[in-house]
Amino acid sequence: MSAINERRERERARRHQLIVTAARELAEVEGWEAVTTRRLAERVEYSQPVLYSHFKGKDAIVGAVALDGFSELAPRLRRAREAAAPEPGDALRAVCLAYLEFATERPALYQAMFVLPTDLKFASDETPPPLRAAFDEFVNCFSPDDDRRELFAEVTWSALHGMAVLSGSGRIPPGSQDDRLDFLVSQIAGTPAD
Amino acid sequence: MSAINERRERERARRHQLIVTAARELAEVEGWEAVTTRRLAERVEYSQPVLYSHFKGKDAIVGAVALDGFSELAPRLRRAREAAAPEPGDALRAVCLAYLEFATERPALYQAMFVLPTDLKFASDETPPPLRAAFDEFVNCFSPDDDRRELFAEVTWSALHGMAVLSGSGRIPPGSQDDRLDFLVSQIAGTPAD
DNA sequence: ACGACATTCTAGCGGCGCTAGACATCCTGC
DNA sequence: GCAGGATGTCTAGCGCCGCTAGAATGTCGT
Repeated sequence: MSAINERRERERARRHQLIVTAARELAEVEGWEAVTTRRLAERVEYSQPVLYSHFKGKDAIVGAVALDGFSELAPRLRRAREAAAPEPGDALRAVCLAYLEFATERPALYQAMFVLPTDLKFASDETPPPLRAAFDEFVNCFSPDDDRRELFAEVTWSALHGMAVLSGSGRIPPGSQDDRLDFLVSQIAGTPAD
Repeated sequence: MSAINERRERERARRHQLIVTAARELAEVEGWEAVTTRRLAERVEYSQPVLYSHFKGKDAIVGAVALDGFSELAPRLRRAREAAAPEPGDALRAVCLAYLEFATERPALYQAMFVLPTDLKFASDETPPPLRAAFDEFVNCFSPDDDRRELFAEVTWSALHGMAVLSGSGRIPPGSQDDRLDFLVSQIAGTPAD
């Protein structure tokens, strides 16, 4: 009774991850507009309704992929920050660079995390830990004494997101991203805001 | 022959604008996901295929609405900039504030301009004038002597766009937008980059 | 008045997210 | 060992989407 249900639970969790991975791969190869419930079902070799026994709807699948993405982004930012010298400017620069690299390397994943509508809760008590962890990497680039460091992190993140998404859609020239990054970091870290 | 065709042309242009306006209003009231070709056709009291005699597809309709948006945004930024004192910092602040106000006042229009996929050409030779004009308002906030002012404008715009879109989707708390704006402007205008 | 042309509509294609209800499979208690 | 009920899966289909072919309607120059 118990052992059987455990096995079932394992199989279920396995299939859950199978769906998420398939969705992510499909999105990364062909873009999110190609991720339909039919194609996804065919790819995991189950019929459509099983998707709905795991997820409330398509948005929830996108949300699960996004969560996967945060679990990848957070340690990546962390490693970048720790590898940098302890000068505050260097850490900030390293984290920002790692962020932009992530955005250009995994555009579909990035979209799921920051552009597409999902049911993920941001900036609240029920914010999933990986999500919080990624944001905290930005916060930790600023002095713990400064009680405005969350604000600084929000602005930094906003600027990076804007750069990522506007250059990704061709609204600003994708070439000069490095120059923009240099300027941004120098301005944010440059003057220790009044 | 000529007069008749002129009348036809006029009627056609009139109906073109009717479609664009209807799409915009529908989007502003119910969001873009409610803007379907069927509902739009019903609203302008024509059948679906006439939409396709004016626009190549739905993306082109969104693009036309976006262009409308730029024609509104550009003079708004311009007025804000000219109303501000000539000190560079003040102008930048005024333009940024006007931009964010536009984004929160007209979220659907803003989405069409900057988020949804359209067939508008940015940052190229065939960029429509209103689009270029809006961007130039940011450029003109910086000294004409500095040959990096385009770069500054791109970063400023990116940051604002990030703030607008992340707070609009609840990914950063929508409340502290003013504080973020203060910080951003002080950092960008504060130190005259290296 | 009428043939030629342009315009607009009806009807429908294939695909979407999602779900009801039939069907198979497996565990449990006798 | 087996009936019966719970569990899981599938087939089929609903209402909607963007888009288009071809019929029907109207309009114009001669």
